[in-house]
Amino acid sequence: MRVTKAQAQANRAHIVETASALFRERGFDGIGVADLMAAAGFTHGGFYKHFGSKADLMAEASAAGLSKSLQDSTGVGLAGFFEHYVSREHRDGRGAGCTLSALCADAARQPQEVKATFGDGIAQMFAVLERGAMKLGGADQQEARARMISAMAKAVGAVILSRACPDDSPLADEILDVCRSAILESLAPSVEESPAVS
Amino acid sequence: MRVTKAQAQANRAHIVETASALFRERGFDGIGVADLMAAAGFTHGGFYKHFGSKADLMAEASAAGLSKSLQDSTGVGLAGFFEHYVSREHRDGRGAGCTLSALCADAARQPQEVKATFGDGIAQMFAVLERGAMKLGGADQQEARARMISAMAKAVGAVILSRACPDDSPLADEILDVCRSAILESLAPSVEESPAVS
DNA sequence: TGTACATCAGTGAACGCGCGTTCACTGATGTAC
DNA sequence: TGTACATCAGTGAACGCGCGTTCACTGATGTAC
Repeated sequence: MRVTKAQAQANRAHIVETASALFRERGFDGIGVADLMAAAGFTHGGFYKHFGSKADLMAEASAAGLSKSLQDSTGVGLAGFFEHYVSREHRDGRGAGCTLSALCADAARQPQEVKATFGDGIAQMFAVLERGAMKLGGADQQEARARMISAMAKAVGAVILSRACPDDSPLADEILDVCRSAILESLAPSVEESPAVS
Repeated sequence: MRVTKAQAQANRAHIVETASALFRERGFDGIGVADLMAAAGFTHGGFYKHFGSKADLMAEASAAGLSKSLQDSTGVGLAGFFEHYVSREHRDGRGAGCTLSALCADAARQPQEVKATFGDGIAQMFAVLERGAMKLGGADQQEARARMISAMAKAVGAVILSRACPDDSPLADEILDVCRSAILESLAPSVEESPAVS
């Protein structure tokens, strides 16, 4: 049952992609190698033809997920990005959502290799946001960076706190609404923050 | 080897307390019943004399941890609370730290019973902060609540993101420093936020 | 281009281990008289 | 108060299960001539 080199490569990529989504949905410990391979359409035996261990796949799937999250964040503008990030859809759609909010708490307990991947992902995310903030004008780079780190922390915190609340909890929605408003307001400080014109 | 009723009750409380800290340090799946009981000074067999299942202990230890985090948050003032919350000590001391930042991401994947416990803990935390914010004066209750939800989300997000970075990563410290400054500034808006007096 | 052989992606049974849980047992505590 | 018995917190061996990992095998692909 050997398979074309190209096919094998495609299969491998498909396993990584499937794992990335399933890890986001259920956590690193929430899905096993056998279930993972089954979800990708294979049996578990072939796993070690592609990866040295489950931990290796965890690192690779994290990197792929973080990279994808980065791509999703470009081209929609800062407001659009945060509007979606701090939304019910994102909170309820972990598999399709941001790897940071889904797995960074898990990452904290993983080996340094995985943590390094997350550190890089966070750094790149900040860099992209920083660039977006500079386009809004008015602030120097250091302030833009600080604003974006601050906004991203609030966004991640809001999504994680909201997810910890029971389903259909009003509090879960309140957290998202309050934080989304606060972040969007902070993106247009010159318009919103001034005490008053009159 | 029977034990006094009072002793048994004390032992049970000690197990809950030990579990609370160990769950915070290693996550719900990161520590087993046998290790848990050993850490508390017992053998694993007696576990089910106190608890129906590991899941039951998870719920009880979460409630105890959230309650303790609440107590720690009172009496130090808002600035003191956030200053410690978004600190290196808190980031690096998960066992002694806040249950929310340590376990709320895990809680999201737990049964509704555990999520309900976390929802209540979050609600109570907001209520305590809201009361603290009202004492600062100047804002109506709704705005005070919104400010505190926003600040708490940022604090939790900062700690979790910082923990996901590799040890000794400059980025991990930068996240904490930036978010701590932003939160503390937001606590004294009338002083800091006005464009200028001159 | 054909042919013979080596390679190796994928299969499915099996292994060892750690986990949550159960159970027979112990002996000090609690209780009934 | 003292005595006899029941209770039950704690012990440690054992169970079953799921997990990550290994391995012999298959057969289509890749390669050498």
